[in-house]
Amino acid sequence: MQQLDHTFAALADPTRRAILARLALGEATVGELAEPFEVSLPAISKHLKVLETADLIIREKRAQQRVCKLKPEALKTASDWIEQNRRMWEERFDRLDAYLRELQSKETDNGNG
Amino acid sequence: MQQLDHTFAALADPTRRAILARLALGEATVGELAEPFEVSLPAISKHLKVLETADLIIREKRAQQRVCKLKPEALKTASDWIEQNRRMWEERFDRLDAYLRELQSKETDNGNG
DNA sequence: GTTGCATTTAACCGCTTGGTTATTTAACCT
DNA sequence: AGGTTAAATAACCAAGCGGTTAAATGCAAC
Repeated sequence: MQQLDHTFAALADPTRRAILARLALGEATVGELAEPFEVSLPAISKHLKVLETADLIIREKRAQQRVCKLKPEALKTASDWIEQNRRMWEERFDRLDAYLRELQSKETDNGNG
Repeated sequence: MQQLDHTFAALADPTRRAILARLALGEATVGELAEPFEVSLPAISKHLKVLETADLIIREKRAQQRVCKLKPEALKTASDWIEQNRRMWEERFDRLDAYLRELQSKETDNGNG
C-alpha cells in the first residue's frame, strides 16, 4: 500500500515526529513549528509537505499564515498495519514456543534433559 | 529515538514489508525470501541488512544458508510510539470537539444558529 | 500601490538509497 | 584439493532526501 510507504517514511524522521508531537498540543503556524528547531524555514516547509503528502497533517490558509493541524487517519492506517502484523508475529512465536516445549518434553521423556 | 528512525524507515519500503509478512509465516532462507520478487539477490540481501539494523529480524548461519527470523521487539517500539501518539491526538480532537460544541451552543443561545 | 510579513519555490549540494553486475567469501560434498 | 551452492561484498549508477541561500508569492495594512 502506497499510503503506508508515505506514512512510515514520514514518521522515520525525528524532526517530523517532533512536529507531530507539537501539533498534538494544538494547531500551529509554520513559524511557530519552526521556532524550536535549528534549521531554516524552507527545511521545515519541506517537512510539512512530507507530512501533508502522508496525510498526517493538513495546512489551511489564515491571513498570511498557514495553520497546521493533525489529521489522525493516516496514523490509524499505520497503527493498524503494525498491530495486525504484531499479532501475526506473536501467534507465530507462540506456535514456535509450543513446539519447542513439546520437543523439550519429548527429550525429557528420553532422558536427554 | 534513533531506534524509531530505523524501524519506521525499514517499514517504509513495500519489499521489506512483504519480506516481514513472509517471515510471519515462518523462518526462511535468503533465497526463499528473494524468490517471489523480481529483483536480484544482492538487492534482497541489502533489504535484509536494513531489517536487521532496525532490529526487526535476525539472521543466523545454518550450513551454507542464512536463515532469517522475525524479532518482534522493534515492532513493539514502533507500535508503542504510534499508539501513544494516537491517544494524544484523539484526546486533542476530543477537546477540540467539546470546545466546538460549546461554541455552537453559545451561538445558538445568541440566536446565531 | 508599495511596504512588510509569512511562507513557498527554485536551484543547488552532499549523502543515502535501491538497484545493478561482477567478484569474493563460506560451507558443503566428493 | 576442487567443484558447487548460498550469500555477502565491491563498485558503480540514477534518483531521492535533507539541508542551504536566494528569489518569488500571497496577503494585509498603511
